[in-house]
Amino acid sequence: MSFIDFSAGVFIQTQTPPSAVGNRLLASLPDNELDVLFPYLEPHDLEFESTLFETGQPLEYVYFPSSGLISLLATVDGGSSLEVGIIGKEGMANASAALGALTSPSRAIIQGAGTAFRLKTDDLAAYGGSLNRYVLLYIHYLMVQITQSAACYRFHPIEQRLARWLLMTGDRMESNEYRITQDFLSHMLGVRREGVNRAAGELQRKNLISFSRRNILTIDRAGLEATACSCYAVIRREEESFQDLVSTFS
Amino acid sequence: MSFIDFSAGVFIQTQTPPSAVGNRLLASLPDNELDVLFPYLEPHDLEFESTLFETGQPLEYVYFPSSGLISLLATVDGGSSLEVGIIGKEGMANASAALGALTSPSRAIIQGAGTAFRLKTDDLAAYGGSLNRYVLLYIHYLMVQITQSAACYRFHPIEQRLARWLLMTGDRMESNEYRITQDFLSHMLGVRREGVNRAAGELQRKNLISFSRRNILTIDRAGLEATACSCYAVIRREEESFQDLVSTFS
DNA sequence: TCAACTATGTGCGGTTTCGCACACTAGCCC
DNA sequence: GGGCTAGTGTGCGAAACCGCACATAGTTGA
Repeated sequence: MSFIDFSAGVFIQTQTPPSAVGNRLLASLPDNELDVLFPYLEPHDLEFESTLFETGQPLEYVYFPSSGLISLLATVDGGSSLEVGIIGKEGMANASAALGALTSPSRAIIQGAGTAFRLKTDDLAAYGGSLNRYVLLYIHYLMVQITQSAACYRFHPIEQRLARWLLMTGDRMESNEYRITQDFLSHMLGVRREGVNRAAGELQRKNLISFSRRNILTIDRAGLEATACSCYAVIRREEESFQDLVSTFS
Repeated sequence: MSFIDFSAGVFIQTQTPPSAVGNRLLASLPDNELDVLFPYLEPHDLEFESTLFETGQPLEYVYFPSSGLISLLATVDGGSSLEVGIIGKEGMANASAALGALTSPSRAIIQGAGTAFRLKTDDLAAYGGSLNRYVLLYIHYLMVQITQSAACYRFHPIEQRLARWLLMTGDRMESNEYRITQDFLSHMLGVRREGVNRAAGELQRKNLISFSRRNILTIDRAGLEATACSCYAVIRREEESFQDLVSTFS
């Protein structure tokens, strides 16, 4: 889907945006505000395993996913990487632009294919409105995610972290099956591929998941929640209060 | 120093705030803005090893340290803790209030005694002005700190993390000697006391520091920088660009 | 269909850190 | 000044994870 197609097919023709914009931040906007913003939103494909932006790169666009999954990665020593945040349709990427920052604090890669609307950071700054309030609330939620991740990586074993990752990904993808290699996953969890293999083997032995080449299937969600560390619940709770605040305002 | 004393002694009498407010965010404000804000600022002692606020606690005040040091801690499983951010006079605590959040994302403790001005979150929200822009920029910088910490705790050994901690603390305290127990430090670095002891012993063996009961002295700052992980440089660089942005606006 | 490549499964020794135990010492208080 | 306590120093086995090596299995394409 390109910007021209979309614009001609939906926006220009009807003069109203599609009633269901997949992204929840955008969908929470009052209709009149969304009308104003809509001409500046540009559809953008999220291609699996591609890089959306790099750490330290100038903030050019912010991205509002309608579907798919974006991972925020911290990298050190030019190699090792670690997922510090997961962004689905409840949020946005490059939110730091709303803080007046000039460069991105982390790397972002597409961890689940989908589509997003993107918006030039200048347009976001110029726009203001209710969106700005949502974006700031979202940044707070993201900080909780990152903070919790820091502690999680320090204190919790791989198996618990994997369980948490599967749950958080499942929540956002609304699916219990993912196509992903263990090698890719190892860069998310900040461990070696072999570590992922052993942890996944352990979860399978407990009949919580089932996995094969490029594929992981969640079998027992409740069991996974019991196995995952408390970080999942903490982040989940914070997300709910974020959603509550957003709906209060809209 | 209490609010009444200070107000009577300095503000009411002279009708101008002291020329040198220690906190750099406040000091960067244009004079006329600081005049407006000043009556709402309340001096507050930062007492060593006391808790400033807890994770999840309602945001009541924001704190602008003039001296001393505040540590932001992530805690899990009701015990293990980990420093994810250090706040000195360059910044503020409970900055999430500026995002519209209702509760604090982390625990804050006083890691170096000093004084701060505090401001009711409602007053901050009502005030706006240039301060708001500084605060948002600071939050971005804090996110970089937390993100980098997450990766650092995952990938770097205790000795490097300790070196980084000594450097970051030294920058903010503007001193090369700290009074702190190894036990206290172990909660900052997310390790056991014994781990701190061994790492410190190693740094001492290399003639970078010298330590004794409740005391650590930095001997060779350049050597420490060489020993510390790259996370120190990353955070340092981000702080500089934060300072640049703030001074651009003021 | 066979080779080449991608991805997974597993063994094993090494390193870091943990967890526990315990000895030692500086400083405080009675 | 003699005990008490907080803080420090150190040894040792266990656990988690790394790093490397290599075998196996699924997938692709000439």
